[in-house]
Amino acid sequence: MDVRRTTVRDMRRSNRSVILTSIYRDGPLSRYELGHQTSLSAASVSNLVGELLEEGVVEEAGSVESDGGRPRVLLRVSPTFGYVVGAEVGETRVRVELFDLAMKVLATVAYPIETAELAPELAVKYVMQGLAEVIDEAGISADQVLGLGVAVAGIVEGPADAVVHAQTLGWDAVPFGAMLAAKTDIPIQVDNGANTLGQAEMWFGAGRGATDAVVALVGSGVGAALVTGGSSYRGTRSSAGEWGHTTITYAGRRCRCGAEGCLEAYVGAEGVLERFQLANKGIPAPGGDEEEAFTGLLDSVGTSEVAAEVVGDTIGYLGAGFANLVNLFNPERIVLGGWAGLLLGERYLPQLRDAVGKHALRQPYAQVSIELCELGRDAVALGAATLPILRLLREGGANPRSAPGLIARAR
Amino acid sequence: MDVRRTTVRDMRRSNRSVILTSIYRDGPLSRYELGHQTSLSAASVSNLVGELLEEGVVEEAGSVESDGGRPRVLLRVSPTFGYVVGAEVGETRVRVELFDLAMKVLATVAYPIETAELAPELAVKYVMQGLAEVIDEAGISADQVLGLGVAVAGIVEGPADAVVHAQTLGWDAVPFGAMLAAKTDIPIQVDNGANTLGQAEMWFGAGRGATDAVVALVGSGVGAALVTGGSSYRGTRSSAGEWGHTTITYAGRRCRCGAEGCLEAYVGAEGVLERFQLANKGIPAPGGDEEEAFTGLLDSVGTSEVAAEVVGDTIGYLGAGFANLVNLFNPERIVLGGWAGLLLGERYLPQLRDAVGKHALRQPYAQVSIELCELGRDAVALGAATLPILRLLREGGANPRSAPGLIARAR
DNA sequence: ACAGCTAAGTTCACGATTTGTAGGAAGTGG
DNA sequence: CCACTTCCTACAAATCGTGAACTTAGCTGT
Repeated sequence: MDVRRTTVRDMRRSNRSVILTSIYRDGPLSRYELGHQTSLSAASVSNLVGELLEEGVVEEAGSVESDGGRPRVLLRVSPTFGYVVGAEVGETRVRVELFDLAMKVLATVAYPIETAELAPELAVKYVMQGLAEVIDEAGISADQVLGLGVAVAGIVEGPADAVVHAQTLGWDAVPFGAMLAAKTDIPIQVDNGANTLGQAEMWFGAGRGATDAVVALVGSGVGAALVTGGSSYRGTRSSAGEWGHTTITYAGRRCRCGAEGCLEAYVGAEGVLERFQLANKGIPAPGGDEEEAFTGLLDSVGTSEVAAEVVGDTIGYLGAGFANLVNLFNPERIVLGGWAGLLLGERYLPQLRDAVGKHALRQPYAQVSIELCELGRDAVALGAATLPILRLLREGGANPRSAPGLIARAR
Repeated sequence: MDVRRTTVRDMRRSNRSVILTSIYRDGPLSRYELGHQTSLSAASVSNLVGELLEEGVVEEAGSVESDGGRPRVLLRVSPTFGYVVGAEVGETRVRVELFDLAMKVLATVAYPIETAELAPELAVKYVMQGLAEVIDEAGISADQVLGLGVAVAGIVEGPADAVVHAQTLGWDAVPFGAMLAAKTDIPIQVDNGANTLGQAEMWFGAGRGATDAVVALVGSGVGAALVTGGSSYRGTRSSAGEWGHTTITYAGRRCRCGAEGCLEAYVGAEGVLERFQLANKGIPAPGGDEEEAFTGLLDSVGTSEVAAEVVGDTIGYLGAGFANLVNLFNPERIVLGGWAGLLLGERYLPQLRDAVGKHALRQPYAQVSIELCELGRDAVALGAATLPILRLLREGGANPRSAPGLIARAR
């Protein structure tokens, strides 16, 4: 249970946050509408908005007539009040993007990774170099960058030092956050890539409007981002959401994590292709890379009985995995993404929904809607960039650079 | 995202809540210690405590000397400020207990249920009758009862009208909360029995001190209470936690919920006994009722190879089920309870821990501790009685009966 | 017995904050 | 130019936490 006092300052920050969040989320709003939406008095809205206007976080955006009275002045978060940078550190590339506060991309750089494993120092170098380049390309000053969000393909422990464990990158307990923070003054936030993609979908994609949701990602591996009560759930040490390694068949197929019967071993693209090869007398699905082979497999369902069976089973397994989420979490929405998930979902969403219904309890199943991700895979960096924005909104628009005291006190 | 203003009154209520919660949770405390713990100024502590003292929620409890200075006056929540009633509506009985605020049992009544199904009207009658009886037996007035918490063996939808779906009772969409509220002025809170037992363990049992935990209950059926960030997680429509009906073996044993391969079908007492009978050439485990048979099965592990195998498998399945929780939630603690769970846990806790380790990812597994419930099954009613107490603490000690305005405004 | 000391608890003025109210501002219609 | 509607703001009142000064209560040593 939280034991934290509230002071009169917290109150003002909280109300600033409420106003700013409303403006950001619900587009241009007049002061009048703000009052209704936040249940703050008109006087307070006026006072708080005045402050936000003066600081430049919020700006006027035209006006709208009102049945013969004084027209309402619309307010919006000033897109150029500051900028945010999102970085994606993946197995095959490091991507860095710079956005304004309206989430318009102003600059992008990407560095392909040729080596099998990405040394942490090299990753730091790429991210910092990318940061400098996008700032330069966008023609802004570094002072205007409110924060840098970094998405990593691995478990990220605690927001404090952001220790990263990433099997696929060969990282074990790398203090990635601290390493980045040593190189720049810009506030850093590190998170798991699945979480940032989930965050992006929740804000701008198929998760809009939901407060309890799961974004399930199926690619070569399988993961999920849990959203509870409107914000992402991280567990004790922020490694929650390892849905891919939950047991779906006791003593089943061996998984690369070492355990047996993990969901990932059945519905991850790698696992599906292996299962196909097994059922197909050892002959693998044709195709240059995994993605090509997987697409080919799906396309051959009409002609190959083996393919049809394997894909049908995959939908069944995925449905059971979804049902587990439904029964455990009782979410209002599940969003399916990841490249393999999208390929499957585009073709078999109705079947998938049926499969979930077969495994889930009636009550929670009736309350969940199952949808597909609307944003592409590039949304990982977008989601990472929302981290500093979320902080800005939570803090009620205090510029973390010019008023570091507020942030420091916040956590 | 929450859009809710904060007023100066919310601030005071919040601070009252912080103080009261501290006093309740951390035993008798002096004003001085309270200041340190809540980071409130001494002046505010004095002010707030004065108010709480005057209202009678808090009382002085002796003093302790302090190295030659003025002794500290200890404060505690007055056990007799009010009373709370917890009721358990189960398949075999309706139990009603009355507690003071120190959670001392002052009166208990129980009504055995002979019929196969308990009609909702009858349940209401039993609960109300029990309420009247415990009040009478304890010799207090009905005005002094702060609230009535009711635990039901089924899914409880939303705290508003508390619609209950309970397969085992034969209830479908019964507005149980509204039915109870129609009969009394005492504030009513209805929740799932697994949740209330979990709540009891979190406050007074093996869950003390944890903020992210799961209380797993294994009896004839299987359920779980999820605790995230210190308070119980309920999902969109409060049916979260149906761990027993997550798939652990795809296309496996049929479960009574209609699906196949549910965890409950493997580790629930009923499922275990069925599995034994199947492995034992159709000969069931001896014993009058389920509990006797289950205990007998466990006791025969040393002599019967079949029993050893079935029980060993059970531990394996349970371990995988726990691992799923560990991977998905990253909790800091898992508490095993339920009568069958305790029987298993007393004998095989180390083996269970190993089984979890085999199925869980290294990181989250290293951060979780697996323990046994410390309270008996009667704790269901105890946990139900904590619901009104939790509300009292959240509201900062406003008596919901004498100052209904505060509660009404609170939600 | 009495002053001196120490630590706990209280009082009070102050600044920060929201709110209701009254009034000003910015349009439309006649 | 005036009435009217609607949106926005200035001002006094009320509430609350805080810091500093002050009071209270027990102990210690002489």
